[in-house]
Amino acid sequence: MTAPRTVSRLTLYVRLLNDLLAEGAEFVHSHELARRARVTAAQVRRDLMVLGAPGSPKRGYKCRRLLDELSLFFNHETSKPVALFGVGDLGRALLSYFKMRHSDLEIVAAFDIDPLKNGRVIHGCRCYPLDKLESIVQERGISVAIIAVPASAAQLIVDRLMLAGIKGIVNFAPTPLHVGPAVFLENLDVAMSLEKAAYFASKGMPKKKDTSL
Amino acid sequence: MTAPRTVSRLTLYVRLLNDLLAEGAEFVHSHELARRARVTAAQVRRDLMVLGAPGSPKRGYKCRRLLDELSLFFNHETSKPVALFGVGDLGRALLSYFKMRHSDLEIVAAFDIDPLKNGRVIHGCRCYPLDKLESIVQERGISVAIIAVPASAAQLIVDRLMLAGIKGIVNFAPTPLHVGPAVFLENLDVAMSLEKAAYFASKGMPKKKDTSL
DNA sequence: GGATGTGAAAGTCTTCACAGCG
DNA sequence: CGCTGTGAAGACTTTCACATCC
Repeated sequence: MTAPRTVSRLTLYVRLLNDLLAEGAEFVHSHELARRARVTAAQVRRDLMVLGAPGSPKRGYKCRRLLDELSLFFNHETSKPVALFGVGDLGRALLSYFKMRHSDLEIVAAFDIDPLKNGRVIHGCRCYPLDKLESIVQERGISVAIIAVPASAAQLIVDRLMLAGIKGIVNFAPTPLHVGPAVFLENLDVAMSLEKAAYFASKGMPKKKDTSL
Repeated sequence: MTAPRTVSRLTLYVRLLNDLLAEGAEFVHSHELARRARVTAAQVRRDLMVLGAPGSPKRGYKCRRLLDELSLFFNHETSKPVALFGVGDLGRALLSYFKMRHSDLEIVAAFDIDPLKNGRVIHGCRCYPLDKLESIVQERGISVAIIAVPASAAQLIVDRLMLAGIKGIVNFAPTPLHVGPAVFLENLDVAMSLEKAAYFASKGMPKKKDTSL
């Protein structure tokens, strides 16, 4: 099983490698990738080990080949439908962001409690009332959801999502969610991050300069 | 130096303890706090060690006392001005979110390249053009900034912020930022989190059910 | 010579387990 | 007894360092 941190960085390498290709680079050394990703070269080489893609001491890694291996690793090609819950400012920001990105991930349905949003199409994505949750998750084969509703509404939605068989959740609500053991949960708590930044801004840095990623 | 993960959880305990007080609880056991935070009781006790607040085997920890120690730890009381860069959907979401929250952190200035936003007040926060960056950061004594601009604009702003003496940055732009060694950087990369969730949703979970936080 | 690939070491973070107290 | 406080162990993660190859 590949380590979570490594998986995160691999998604970053995908972006950087696409940049490199666009710049016309055919090969890249671990040092160059490391410079762009703001990590060490050793880290890059360790991460790339899971791909099994060869690199030559002379030329480095072939960008195209790495991207192919990464496509396999992430099972790109098959697009993954995502559901969004909460179409406030944050929800709209996410819709427009993923609209732009060409990616295997696509937000195919948005849900909001506000009846005024029912049926509207925002950034190309249709809004549904919450009672359509189960039917749409099932029909569209959705296994990943984004929670962008107020904290008070989050757990109820998550409970329904779990019954509907969801497998991964990205949570923006500032509240700890309870999920079953087979569900992957990623919390993006803005208040927590800001407080942390403020704390280390006033006290000194935590040893090494790294964070999150 | 307190560990980053511990600092994150301590901010969470602040919220949970306020909930508990609001519910009329005077004392709380590590197990109850752990249940609400979705961590283990041992983790809670280990985290609380940095506060030096006593807990009694009989009653647990006194909520009021813990909050007082946490206030000291985070240097609450003194409010910390924060600058926001980028007033798109995401920026507006952040403004309305921090407007609501009663917190020591307050977004006191927003910056956007769009001249139409110049001078407007959004969710109680005034928008400025980017060329006011240095003067306002200095005048308001801002040491923490939020980057919510497109990836292409992020590094330039960060470079100027570092010259202006910024100490902490929360970055939403999907690009690795280069910061000096004395600057704390927290990356909240939505695309990365979603890709990670999708990956672990299709393969199985990474050993333990935890993530982020 | 300089880069890759990788055991082994060094950190960092979480959990265990148990002494000690109320 | 069950809970707190904490050394020690265990689990991740990153870095070191070096054999190996072009």
